[in-house]
Amino acid sequence: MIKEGLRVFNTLSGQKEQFLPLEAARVKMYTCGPTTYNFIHLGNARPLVVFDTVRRYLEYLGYEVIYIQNFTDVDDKIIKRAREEKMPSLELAAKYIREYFADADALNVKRATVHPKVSEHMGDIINFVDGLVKKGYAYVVDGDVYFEVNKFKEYGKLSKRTLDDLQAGARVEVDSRKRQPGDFALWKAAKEGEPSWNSPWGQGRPGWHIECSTMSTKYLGSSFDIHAGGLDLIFPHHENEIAQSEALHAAPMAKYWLHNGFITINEEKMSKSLGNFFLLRDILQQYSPQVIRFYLLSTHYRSPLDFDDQKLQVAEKGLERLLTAFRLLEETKGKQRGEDSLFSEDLQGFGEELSKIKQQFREAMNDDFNTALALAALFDLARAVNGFNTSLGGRAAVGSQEMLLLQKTEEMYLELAGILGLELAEKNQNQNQKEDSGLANSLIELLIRVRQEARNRKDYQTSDLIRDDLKGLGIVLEDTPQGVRWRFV
RNA sequence: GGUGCGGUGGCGAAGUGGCUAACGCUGUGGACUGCAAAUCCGCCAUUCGUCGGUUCAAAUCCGACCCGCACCUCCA
Repeated sequence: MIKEGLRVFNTLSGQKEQFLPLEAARVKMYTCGPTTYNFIHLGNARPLVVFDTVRRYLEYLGYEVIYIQNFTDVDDKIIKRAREEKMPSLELAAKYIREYFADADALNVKRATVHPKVSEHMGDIINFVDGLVKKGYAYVVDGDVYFEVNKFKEYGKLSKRTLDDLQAGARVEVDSRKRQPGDFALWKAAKEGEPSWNSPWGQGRPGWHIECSTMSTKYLGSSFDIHAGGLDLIFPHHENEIAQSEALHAAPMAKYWLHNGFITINEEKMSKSLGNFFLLRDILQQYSPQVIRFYLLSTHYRSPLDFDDQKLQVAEKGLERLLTAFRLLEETKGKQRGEDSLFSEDLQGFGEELSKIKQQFREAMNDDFNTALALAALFDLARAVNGFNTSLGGRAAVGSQEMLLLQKTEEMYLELAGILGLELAEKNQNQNQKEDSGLANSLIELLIRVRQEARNRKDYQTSDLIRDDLKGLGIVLEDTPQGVRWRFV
């Protein structure tokens, strides 16, 4: 069973551990989703793509994955923004949830099993807070409810900090109504003009951390397998979630805590507060979603990933190489059937190479989702495929043994790329249907025939003019022994 | 101040005790081509931040130092 080889880095233990879910065949996973007051930026896109890839790999291994990702649609920043735009805050949040899906879908991020929203879980949240109050972990002051950090003895176990450490470096002003500086709000009393809900403590709204504890409990239970999010969520967000959930349930919240590293710009974190962020949709004006996905997966998810235009260009070229290999594979597969032309040792050698590559891919992913290495395996596959194609050479026909192997290669190629969420086939279809105008295609074919005439006359000035000008229009011609190959770029 | 992460070729990036330090981009030599493009076959780090130490053997372990980043406040 390949399932057994998977190892993941757990922030809780600070090391890689063998992955063993609570249930043998099912993985329950929770990822902290966005606060929806703006379009998502590239930094937000990283965990989306990374953890979507984690999910895909788990599914590939045969697990049923229950994947929950929340939307924070009740929040200070949403309220502020809504005020500026003079619209109800929930309406604003709903708008950006729609926009979120537009971006996530473009990146080929699978929809979660459930995308719960804070605004739709007030009753659950209030019950959760109430439970903490009743158990003595929380106290009420003037309509606010605070979690008393001192009561939870394991506080700090995720971020590996003690309360003393935290207090020593405290940069936040201490609210004198709190018993401890580290105490955090579970419920906040309503302020003038803010959306609020009725609760046992008066009108108010939830604190930030409580939503994830509540919703993960609701959809995944007291204990689940994976909790994921950005590195910056370790403290205080996830630390506080642990405190809330484990205080209430007296059970470990999540078995594995996964955190992705940041996107940086000039070595500095890309963030909304620094203002150095790039909206995903602005980048999508220039690069295909596949390129962005490729770029995001080209570095291990826990490492920082620096962003600049050149890196996307490199990603574009790399992806292009994978796509070209796939395209050539398809082309060869479309050839006529004939006699096998390769020696059986060659066929066998290629078959063995395929197995080896698949093995490498799995080992890479098994090692804490090493997508950079997995991509390297795909490049090896591309080279192998191209080599095989070359060895089939200019033959017009392909034998049945060879065809079988090509078929197998194609399946494997699609399967492995699919784990990374890269859709080789779809992109290919787009290329030839981009204009989806029969007229354009006919005109191009016509120009190609004219060019061939010129070439036959050795009028290379004319033929090169046609090729160069078409290139300027985004149409690439390639001369091959079998004739002209063309495509849109 | 506390806590954590990282420094590998021109660039990006794997590798964490032992075969020739993956893979991609760039550059470059060759094959193919009328020329290209694509593809294929080569080449491009005696060296892994610095200095010590452990070991038969270290980029990989240990110590010190230098540098960069992040968290401790909303942030993926």
